[in-house]
Amino acid sequence: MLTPERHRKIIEQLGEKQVVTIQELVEATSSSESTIRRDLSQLQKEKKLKRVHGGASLLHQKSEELSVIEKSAKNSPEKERIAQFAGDLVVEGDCIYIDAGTTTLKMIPYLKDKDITVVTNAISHLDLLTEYEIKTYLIGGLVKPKTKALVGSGALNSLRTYRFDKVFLGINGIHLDAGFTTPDPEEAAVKQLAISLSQKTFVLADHTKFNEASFSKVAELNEAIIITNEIDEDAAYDFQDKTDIRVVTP
Amino acid sequence: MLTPERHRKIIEQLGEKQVVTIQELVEATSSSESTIRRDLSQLQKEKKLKRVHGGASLLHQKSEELSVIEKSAKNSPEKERIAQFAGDLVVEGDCIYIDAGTTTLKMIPYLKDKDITVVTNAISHLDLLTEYEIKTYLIGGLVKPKTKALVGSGALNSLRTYRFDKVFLGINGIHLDAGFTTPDPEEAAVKQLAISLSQKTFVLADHTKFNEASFSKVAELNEAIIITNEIDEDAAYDFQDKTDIRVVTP
DNA sequence: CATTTTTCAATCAAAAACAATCATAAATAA
DNA sequence: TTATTTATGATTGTTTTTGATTGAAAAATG
Repeated sequence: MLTPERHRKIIEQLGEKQVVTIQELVEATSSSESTIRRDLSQLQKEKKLKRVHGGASLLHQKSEELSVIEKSAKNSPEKERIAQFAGDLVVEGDCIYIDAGTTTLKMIPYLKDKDITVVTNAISHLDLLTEYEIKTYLIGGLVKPKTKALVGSGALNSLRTYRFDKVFLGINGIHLDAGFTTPDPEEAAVKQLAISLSQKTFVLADHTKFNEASFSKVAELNEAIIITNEIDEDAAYDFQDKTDIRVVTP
Repeated sequence: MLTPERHRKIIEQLGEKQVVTIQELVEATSSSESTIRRDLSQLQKEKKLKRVHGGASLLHQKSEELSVIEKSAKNSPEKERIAQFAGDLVVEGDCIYIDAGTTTLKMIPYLKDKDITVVTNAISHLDLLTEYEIKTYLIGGLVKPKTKALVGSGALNSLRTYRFDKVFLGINGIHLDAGFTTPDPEEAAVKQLAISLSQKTFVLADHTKFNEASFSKVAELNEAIIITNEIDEDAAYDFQDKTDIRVVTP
């Protein structure tokens, strides 16, 4: 049997079974153990598989791929600092809700090694959460195709069964009159309910969100503490009586 | 045999078999090894094929560019056929539950363009489901880190709010006495409840699952219809009165 | 934890496949 | 026709691949 054919067969078997023994491959290709070993070495060098004692296994792109996940979130040092600040607020034993969103996603690395329970409506957060071995509950509901967030009455009912020490929300607009707002009414409803189930609510928002308003109201300004990266003096003055703002200094 | 005819034959054989040995070509064209070598060198220069030690291979060795998502699942033609059969059972307007598992995952492409509603406990299914624009509800619950499936009381409560026309389950063991079984009690509970919420239940299981039993019982044999790829005569005889088996013929 | 078994990498000789060369046979041109 | 080119097949020495063997390393076992 020719080399490329053997290689193809090896990869194929791996695809079916996740792991294969050398013996299986010897039989499948009717070649010697030595040859298979050489094949495996070569395929490993080509990153097609991973050799393990006794055979080979599919390489599950884990840590490598995960860094991609982290990176895929819009990368900005401002959001990173906000996320870190928020993450550091979480203490041992907390039950927290983490909303869908890029900034909230970036909190997760800062939760590492804390013994906490996380509830979320963000499917996209799960890879990181499980990677860091954080006990995670997902609420149920309709999967919103674009953002992969859970919404709808199912989500609300599911969410209602939990209580939180802290809730961390992303938000699109922070406005003196309109309060906290976000474009999608369905998501707004979920955020609203989360707030009502928590002792404390934190809104993670960079400075571009101030004095903006979108379609659906989530809450009044005084219902949450805002974590942001900077705020100009005028805005600081305007908002100071209405809400509580923590500015993350670099 | 004339040169162009030989070349045509070589390309033809390659198209059929992905790889050919020089010996095969020598026989097929009844020309000498030297000639074939020259042919291969030339065809390689013309980018018609790739020479390999012992023969030649197709340039685009069909490494099957499945969407990355599909690729990650265990690949086997048997499971594929089972999945297709199951997928074809779903009709317009159905509300179905799709269990976590590799075979059930492979059903999804066969649901394309059907106007249906899917409920699942499998986070890993969501990428494909949303890709095919299928209306999808996820049940809530604890995220089981290893399999990324949703389990626990939250999952059960969430699941209980739905009713299904058809339920499709993966299962680990099908046994005359033990019934349908699976290793994890938490997952078993979810499957159990799903069955009770549905008009019809289908179990997707290849032939290796017969006469196996795992830790947790999911249901009696008569509670579901089994879709499998093959079954030996003894097993067919044993099971025939106890349950309904559909064998997918290739 | 010592012993046994399995698996591994390294080595080597045999086999297979290779490129290069050459002489012959066929095709083409003079 | 003869000369010349071209394709072919056989031959040669070289390179690559292969499978068996070995002692070392790693798992499994008691």
